[in-house]
Amino acid sequence: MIRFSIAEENYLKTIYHLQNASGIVATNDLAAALHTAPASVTDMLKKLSKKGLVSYKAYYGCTLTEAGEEGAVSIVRRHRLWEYFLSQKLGFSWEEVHEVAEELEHISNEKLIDKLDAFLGFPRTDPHGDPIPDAKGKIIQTKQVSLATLSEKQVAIVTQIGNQSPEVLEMLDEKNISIGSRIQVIKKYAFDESMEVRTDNKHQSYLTKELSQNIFIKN
Amino acid sequence: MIRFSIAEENYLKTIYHLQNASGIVATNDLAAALHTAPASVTDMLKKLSKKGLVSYKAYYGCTLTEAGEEGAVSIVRRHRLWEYFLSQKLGFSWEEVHEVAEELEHISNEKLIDKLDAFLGFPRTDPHGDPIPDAKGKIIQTKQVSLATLSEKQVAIVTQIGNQSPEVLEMLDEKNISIGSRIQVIKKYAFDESMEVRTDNKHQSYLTKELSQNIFIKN
DNA sequence: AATTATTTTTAGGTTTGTCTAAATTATTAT
DNA sequence: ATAATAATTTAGACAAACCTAAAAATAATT
Repeated sequence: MIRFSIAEENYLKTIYHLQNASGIVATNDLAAALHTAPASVTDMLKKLSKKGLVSYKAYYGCTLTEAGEEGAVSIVRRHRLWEYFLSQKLGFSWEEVHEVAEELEHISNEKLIDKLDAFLGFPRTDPHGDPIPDAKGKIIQTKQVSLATLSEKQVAIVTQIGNQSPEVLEMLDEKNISIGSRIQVIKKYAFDESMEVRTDNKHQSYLTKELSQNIFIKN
Repeated sequence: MIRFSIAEENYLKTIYHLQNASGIVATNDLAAALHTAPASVTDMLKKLSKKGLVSYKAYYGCTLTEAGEEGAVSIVRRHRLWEYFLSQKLGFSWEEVHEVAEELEHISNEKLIDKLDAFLGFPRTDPHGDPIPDAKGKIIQTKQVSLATLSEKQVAIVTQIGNQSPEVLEMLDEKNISIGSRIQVIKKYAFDESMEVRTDNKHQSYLTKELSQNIFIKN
């Protein structure tokens, strides 16, 4: 196992996410995501490129190499396992777990992570429903069906949240919706595709199309 | 709460331990403990001194100020809580916990540590028997009586290990001695103050004076 | 196609924490 | 008390990771 600096890990992880969302990663986008100056990103990309972790062409953008992706996946694994731990064992709310896991994810002791995995019972998803890569780096991503696709009367279980911004998480908390929640569509409005839904405890809420599209489900 | 860099935390923690062992801390001793050049230590001491964390006089040595000690205790608290977690929850052996805890201790999120403390049931000592400071920084140190002071037939419970070098821990493992072990002195040799002891499971071992002086007990 | 605007890179600088080599101060031994 | 030795500090440098401002390349607009 190669060891990375914290800065390198943050680059790898962020490139990984941006790349999964939209292919080749632009310097400016990376800079924005990392809250650093674009010039700093260029510096680091050259360095990561020399180490064989990203393939980088000036003025074009970058993508992860095999080695880079392997590193990134291992960081994602750590992050999501710690999120699960914080949520299930320490009782953190799902808005809080991300920030703390951002720190914990940089502890790279492999034995620690594998033992943590076992202690948690080899969970397959984190508190937001995102899949946790296994020790070999394999990720089982279930196909995403959004709540917005359901029609009236249909029932489903929430499995994942798309946009995990604090704003979205706060709203879902308010509406009593979390991973594992059972949701039934009560009424769907053709005009703006908004909907009225009922959760487990007879709690009823109104969801805009934007929100329901961010809630992924299984039947 | 003031936030420290990892380097600063390592200095504070190390000064704390050296100071507790032998008063004023010499630059060279600190350098040896931190595996850095003495010149680097001088630089850092000036910096910590300017921040009001250590009181430092050139060519003389340093000690922690109140603020410095407060910081150090909080790091020790984190370290020992993680050691307890690693040992009790993840099943690490007591030789292994220290190294991993060295990394985890630098995550300074206070809520994390307090929730971890609660999750673990507010343990009072780590796996080596060292006291865990509480959330307010209070440390309850029980007075240390070593196994070497016992005479034949006497029985005691192991509460703490003095020198926690891997060599000592390995020997204790071999002899089936850990925190909480019940030990009876079978024979004590006046010549070199070595002794024959029996542990819980009728396991019998021979301890040199050096070793028995490192094993602290309560009756 | 030429100009303007945007994105990205280069150039030069800063901070943190480290280093080595040389100079200085303190301690020990003669 | 003085010389030799050991401990410590100063001076000057270096790498990592960041920054700003200016230059260069690419993309968008007229």
